[in-house]
Amino acid sequence: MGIKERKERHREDFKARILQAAKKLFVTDGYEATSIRKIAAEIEFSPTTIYLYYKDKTDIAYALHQEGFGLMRERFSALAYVDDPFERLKAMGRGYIQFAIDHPDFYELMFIMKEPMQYLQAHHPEDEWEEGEQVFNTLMQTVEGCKAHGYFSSMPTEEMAMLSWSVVHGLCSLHITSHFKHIAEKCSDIELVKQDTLLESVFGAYLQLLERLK
Amino acid sequence: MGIKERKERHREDFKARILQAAKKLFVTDGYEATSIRKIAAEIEFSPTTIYLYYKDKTDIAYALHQEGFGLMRERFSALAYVDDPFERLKAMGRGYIQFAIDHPDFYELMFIMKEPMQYLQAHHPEDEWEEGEQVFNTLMQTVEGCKAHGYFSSMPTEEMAMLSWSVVHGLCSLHITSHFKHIAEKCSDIELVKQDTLLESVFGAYLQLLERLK
DNA sequence: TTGATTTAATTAACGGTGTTAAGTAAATTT
DNA sequence: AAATTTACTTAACACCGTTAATTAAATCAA
Repeated sequence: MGIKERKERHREDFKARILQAAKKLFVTDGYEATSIRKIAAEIEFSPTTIYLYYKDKTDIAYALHQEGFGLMRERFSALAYVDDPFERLKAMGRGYIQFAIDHPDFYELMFIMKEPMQYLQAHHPEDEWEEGEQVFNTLMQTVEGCKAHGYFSSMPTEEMAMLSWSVVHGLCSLHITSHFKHIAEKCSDIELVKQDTLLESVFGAYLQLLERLK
Repeated sequence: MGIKERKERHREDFKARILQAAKKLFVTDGYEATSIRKIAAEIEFSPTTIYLYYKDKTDIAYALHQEGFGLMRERFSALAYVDDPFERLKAMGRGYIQFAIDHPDFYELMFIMKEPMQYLQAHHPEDEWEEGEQVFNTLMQTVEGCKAHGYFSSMPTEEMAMLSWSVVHGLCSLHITSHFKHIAEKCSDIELVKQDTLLESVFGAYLQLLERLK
């Protein structure tokens, strides 16, 4: 009964084709402008065909969100070879920030928009958010390693992990939503150059805090 | 020539009525569900009338965003009487977090969504983001005060202000977008109770860091 | 192999959205 | 009293996500 398998394979191929088209539109025009109709036109099928493969638009949003985590994992995989945990924490932060700068639309989908999480909640309530947990667990381990090396000892691991995540996410999201841009213009009258290295330098300040109370 | 003034006053009244209707819908149904047509129905006028008073929907978004900053200022005004700058910094952070919890939809409009900033950029490129700068300046002054009292001295004021903002914003936005919810469930297996006090406790960890290197 | 049935894709349609152009009635000015 | 400006409406454009009904193709059973 290899026919069922062939169909299943074809189905997966088709889902991938739809996702590829969605990704293309999404990267160039953003999520809002990526309509079901446009995706359908891209793969030269009728709009309703999409619904035979994806439940609704949030389903596609979640698939793209996963795609984004794939990209992120690619970058983070290199960090496994950084032995010193505090160096690894630094590198993770910088990598996270650089990812947000390089792929702002993916970052938005992964950490700012509600749709993907809503999809998870609505259609797979018992399932975990695998992508997020994977990254967060890596962070937790690194924090644990830092503590073993005498950094911020006596601080709860989980809280330090969440704090570190919040720092970089706060920076990245305020950057992407262009909130920083509108206050940086007026306030940092002295160092206008900083604009593009602003995220790095504020994250640097956080690292200094951590370093000082070793 | 009091007639011109009367008209101007009427116009302002009308704008306020539209905004009130928009606010009502926005608070109950959220931004996406607040359509121009529904706002029009609420005030019993034709949809196109709205456009005689607001340029487009992002204009209304920005007006609501300002409305939100009004609410925030209300809360923050009490903090002016906290003399000790580090206590004030603590209180500001807690107030900010509590605001995000109490008014998640407003918080979203003020700090997460792109629309209001886009409106500012598109229609008033030379104007400043007054609301944001006001709050940020208060923060800068408080940070300056902390430094004068020996806290995180030798750290640049601007960077410390941005870091502090990033910490609380990171926490609040990951909370509102329900990203925390999906990792907290599995990871904090020990302390499930924390869920609602999670933001407070992570912010507490940040404060501890600051306190330790006084 | 032929007829029945499942599968895959389509067309048509529903009920919305933001926004603009054209038209109308009332208020104001000349 | 006529001309003009103002305030507002109706009609329409070009979209959107999604569902129901329908047709064409592939598969299965006899």
